Amino acid sequence: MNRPAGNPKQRPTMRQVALAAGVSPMTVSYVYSQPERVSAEAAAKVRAAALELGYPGPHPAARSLRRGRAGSLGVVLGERLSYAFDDPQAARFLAGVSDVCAAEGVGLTLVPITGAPSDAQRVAQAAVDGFVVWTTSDDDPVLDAVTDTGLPAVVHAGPHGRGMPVIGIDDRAAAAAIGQVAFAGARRPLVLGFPLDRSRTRHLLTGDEPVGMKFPVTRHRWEGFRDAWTHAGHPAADLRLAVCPVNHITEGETFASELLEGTDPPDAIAAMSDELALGALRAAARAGLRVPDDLAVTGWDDSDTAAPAGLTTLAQSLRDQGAHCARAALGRPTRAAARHEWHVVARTTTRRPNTTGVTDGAA
Amino acid sequence: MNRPAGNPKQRPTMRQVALAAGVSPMTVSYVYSQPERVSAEAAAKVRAAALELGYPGPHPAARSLRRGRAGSLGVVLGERLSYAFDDPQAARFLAGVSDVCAAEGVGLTLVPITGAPSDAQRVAQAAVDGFVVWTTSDDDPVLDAVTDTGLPAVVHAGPHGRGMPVIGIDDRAAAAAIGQVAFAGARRPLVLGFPLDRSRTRHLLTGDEPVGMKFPVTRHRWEGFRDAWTHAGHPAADLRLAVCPVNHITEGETFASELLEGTDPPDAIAAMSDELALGALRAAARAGLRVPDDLAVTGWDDSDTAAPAGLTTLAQSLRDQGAHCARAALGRPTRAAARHEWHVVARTTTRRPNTTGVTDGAA
DNA sequence: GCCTCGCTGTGTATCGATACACAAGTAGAG
DNA sequence: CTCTACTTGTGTATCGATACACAGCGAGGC
Repeated sequence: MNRPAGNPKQRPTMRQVALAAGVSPMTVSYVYSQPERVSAEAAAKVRAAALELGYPGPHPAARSLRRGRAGSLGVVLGERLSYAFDDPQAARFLAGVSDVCAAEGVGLTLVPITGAPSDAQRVAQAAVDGFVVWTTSDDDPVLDAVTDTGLPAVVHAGPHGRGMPVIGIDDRAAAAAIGQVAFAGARRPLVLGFPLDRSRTRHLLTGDEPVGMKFPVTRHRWEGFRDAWTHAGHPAADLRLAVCPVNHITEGETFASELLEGTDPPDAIAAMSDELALGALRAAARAGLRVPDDLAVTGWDDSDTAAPAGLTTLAQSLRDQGAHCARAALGRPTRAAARHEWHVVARTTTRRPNTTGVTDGAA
Repeated sequence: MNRPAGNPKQRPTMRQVALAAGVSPMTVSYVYSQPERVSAEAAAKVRAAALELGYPGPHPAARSLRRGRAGSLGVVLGERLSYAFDDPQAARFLAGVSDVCAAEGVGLTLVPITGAPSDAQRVAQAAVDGFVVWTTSDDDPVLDAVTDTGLPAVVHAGPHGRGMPVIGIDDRAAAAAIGQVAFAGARRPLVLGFPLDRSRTRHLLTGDEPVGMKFPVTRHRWEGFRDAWTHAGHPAADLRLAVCPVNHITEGETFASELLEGTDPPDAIAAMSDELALGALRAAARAGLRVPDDLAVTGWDDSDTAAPAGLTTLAQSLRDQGAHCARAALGRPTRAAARHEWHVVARTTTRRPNTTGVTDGAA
């Protein structure tokens, strides 16, 4: 606004402001960092000079360098960056993270991940004070890049190991609980699930096949669903897992349709997300099946779309978990337990609603 | 991982790596910034030493300071930070921004806005190379804070002025176009709109009342809707504007219900968002009204929920606009026009669908 | 009247890295 | 054999700000 003519886009330095105000640079510095440290008179002179010169305040990089703090929290998503804004669950989680950032007055830096080897460099070069890593695969190289920075870091929902605290729910126990509801009275159950690894290929597996699952979330939920089925006295081989490469409603619809219209169609579908579950409901409607009589369906996350659809689902507060992760990554004390609560919300897409409508869990 | 015992959390410096590798610091610097500038032999020594010491690469703040670039793009949302993740339209826009950031290898820093005076400081202290400002009010003080940084900046959808380019659609023309569809055959039209200013108070106005609207988006759309009504030969006083403080479906439902159940109920509702429009549809269902016969409804943005609801709406690509804003704020050349395209998508909630189903606009 | 304390302003020494210019060594042209 | 051109390694001088220690000064206690 009031930048002096001659150097139109040049940002003035603190020294220049000091010179114009007739004080030392340190006084200017204190005006910005510890206003109570300087006299009102001196502060006024400095502020006037700053306004005159159009000084926007201390240079962020210089301040960061000298102070040793960046003033921002890094968030790493294992996927393309825009994923965060496409996936409503990731968005919820980020809302929790951003709540904390706003309260603490720190920025929120999303580290762009593309899948290329350069991702590690991006992590290393991020000007942040800590990292929150959104759930990813066991072998994701950015995890090493994060630990190598030496900055405080937390992982949401796994993988474990590498010395980083993991914050989330007990996915296996939760899956066992909702699996019990989903599979009640079923003879041919199906799990509609997330990818096994970062290759994101389509699969159809049975419960007795040993298979390497690199995504801990997928693995834990699958184990939980299998627990639910086998603990009811059924053979693991009867349980199938349909792996959807992408967490999207159409993906769930397509895969579910295929199976429902094939020989040996499922009569119960437990999905790892509400999106996939809603796809299954669409497929059921298309196939003319009655829900829950012909087909029981459960989702996961209790998103906004679940209630209107009457979807039985597993509720967890991703927003709280995001907030918790942020606080932890910023080194703030937190009283929350690493294992968050969850509960089964029984609605109308399953055969035997829990008597109370709710099954809870925590750790 | 391989950090030497003794200084467990201390990040090694480039000088230390140089010492360990038996080369000069400059050589180490070149290994990271211009690998082709050093011999393979020297590079190998440096990489080995870096691995040994657990050197994560150049310190971001130091690098930024010296190079004069931060390597990140700042995004300012006029609201609380978590707003971005609650509002699906903001999320779409951010997805476009993040696409560009990922492609350009720069981070995406969300500047936390709380409404407090300290917001200006946060903007000034953000370590970024440019700003994208999500549409806000004319008198939002963060706009001045952004211009004061002297960094390249663009505003999405207004306000104009302050020397920052504005990227978006012609809201007034677009509103006039969809208003024509919404109000066709109507006698008592209503606009369901956004807040007038940052105070976010509830209002009910008529088209002949002069009123100060601080949000340019609200103002332009309202003017466009009024154009549609008056150009059809009706008196402005017959058009009403119901101001919803928050862009949420329940907000639209509540206000619409109130009016539909009152005396002089509207027979056409043009909403400034799909969320508000869906609220109006719910209110209509509750009131037992037939859509579009008893009540025509239009939305804005063509969000994912619009098509299933058969909602006539105004489509624009916020994702493209976000990408465009990001490129502009990073100083990248762009061939896109500042005025983006829009079109009316006529579905079943309006009385006279456009013959082609589509009305286009750009500038 | 002296001494201690609190308030303010100011030098000094970095924080960690990189742009730039220069020097040394090597290779190829004539 | 000399000269130019290219490769590759190395000092030097910052980038802009702040932690820290110290100095000057008026006030208050005994």
